[in-house]
Amino acid sequence: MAKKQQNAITPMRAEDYPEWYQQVIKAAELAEVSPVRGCMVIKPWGYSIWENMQGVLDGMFKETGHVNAYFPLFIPMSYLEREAEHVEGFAKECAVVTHHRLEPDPEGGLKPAGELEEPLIVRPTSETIIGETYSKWVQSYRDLPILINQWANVVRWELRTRLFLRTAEFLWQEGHTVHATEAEAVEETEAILDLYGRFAEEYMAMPVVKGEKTRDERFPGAVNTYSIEAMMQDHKALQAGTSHFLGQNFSKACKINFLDQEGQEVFAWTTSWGVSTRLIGGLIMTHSDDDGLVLPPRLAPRHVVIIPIFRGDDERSEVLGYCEKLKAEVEAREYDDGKVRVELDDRDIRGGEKVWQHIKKGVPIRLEVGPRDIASDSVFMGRRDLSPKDKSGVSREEFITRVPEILGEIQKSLYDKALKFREDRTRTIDNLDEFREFFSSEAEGGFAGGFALSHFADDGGGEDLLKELKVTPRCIPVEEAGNLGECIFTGKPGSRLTVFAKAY
RNA sequence: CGGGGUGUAGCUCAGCCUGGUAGAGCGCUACGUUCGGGACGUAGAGGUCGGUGGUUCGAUUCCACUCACCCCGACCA
Repeated sequence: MAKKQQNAITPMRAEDYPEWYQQVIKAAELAEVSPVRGCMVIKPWGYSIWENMQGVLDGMFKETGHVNAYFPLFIPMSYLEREAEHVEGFAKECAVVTHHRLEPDPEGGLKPAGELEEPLIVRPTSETIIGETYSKWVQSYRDLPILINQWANVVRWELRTRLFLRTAEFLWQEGHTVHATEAEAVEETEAILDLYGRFAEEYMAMPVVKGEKTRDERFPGAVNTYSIEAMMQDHKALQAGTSHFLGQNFSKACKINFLDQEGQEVFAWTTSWGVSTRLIGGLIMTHSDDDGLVLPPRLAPRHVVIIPIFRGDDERSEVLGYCEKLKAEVEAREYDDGKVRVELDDRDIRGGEKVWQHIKKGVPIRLEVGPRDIASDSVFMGRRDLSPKDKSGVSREEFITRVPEILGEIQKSLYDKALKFREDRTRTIDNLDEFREFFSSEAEGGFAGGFALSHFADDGGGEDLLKELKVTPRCIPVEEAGNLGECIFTGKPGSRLTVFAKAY
């Protein structure tokens, strides 16, 4: 018998973080690389997580007055050209469709034929095609606001890709709203930022810093971009969602104008905002450990897995019968405005192997149920937020009563742990020596840095040092809006407190 | 788009230097023994060695070309 593995994932985080990340995805069966360069296959377990995210976000959008619609995958190239900064931002990574037909070629294969008069691009984002549509819909101030979201796939031809974090095609939602006044559009932008923050913290159990992007980090064509930034376990920042105030840039480019109450022809104010399957990458790197994925209960496809333990046919029918009944009893309980999601894993494989599979997939609660438990009318419970060794017997009745509470505890413990992790690695830094030191010296696990809070003028300065350290300004936290001081790079007074970090 | 590398079983790879048409581990199938921390044994299935062309009696092996993918840079939700 080979020696026992200490943990499920090789390598461990501290040994090789990027490789650990890949292995967690593989072990949890979340996704795999596809034959198409830069694209991924999202497997059922990974897709279920996305579906749960969609369900919650979709509900939140609708509660705030938004509705869903769908716009085309293809955008005429000329549309993209309308907004200069927008073109510049996306031109380098667009997939272009130039033909609409295939013909046999001399070698027995196929070749494109039927060249299009105007090339179509596969949407990298939909501001222009939606703006074009909105220009027809908006005639009067009475047509506003328009509050529309779409769930879609987009393509950005990335050269370096990583599952969930950056792929050539990804799934997301993009909200596009039109407002009569600037104030209303700004309010929308901020409300969505807030919504994303609540989703990240309350559902993903992933603490985020909500803030405004610096000049160079803004969305191409936006007047102002806001983002939520989360700290991953390698101390790097992940931009997990963005909300853009587009001013009148796109309404002018797409001619979204209307007659206001004074009968004046004016341009509308627009916003756009999105989160993508990248959130799954954030989820993985926030909670997972050296035994694989750890899922917050509110987004877990399964809350409880029951693993029957038996040998022989006699025990089999007895144990399975007990488990079926247990499953029904647990499913009758409510958690988070829904049923507790229970799986009875009666597959014909060994118990130990089975238990580890569920650990690697991040199921919050595992119940091992064998003859010994049945005799005492109890279950043997393991929680994913605790060590795999840390299992304990609980009476069946007590477990059934407490399931929702336990799930709530796990949700909270994951958030608290992640928040403490971030706070322990966030420092307010006022001088350059300390700034350099913070991002150069290796802390525990071989990871340098974290979040540095420094005043920053955001009008030039510090480029060389930032490049050397591979650090970027992540955002200007909304909560620190009034915190002004001298720019760490230029000494300019009245500079805003800004989060700096290495970023994904 | 620059620099480096790799293509052999479902996966990870050995074999190639010193040509004689294929191997290991994992996985998969069957049976048996097992079974509350990731099992073991036995028997099997599975490959036109990335593609094309050349050298040769003979190419996975040598040569040329080509395609694909990976890694490091520049760029990025």
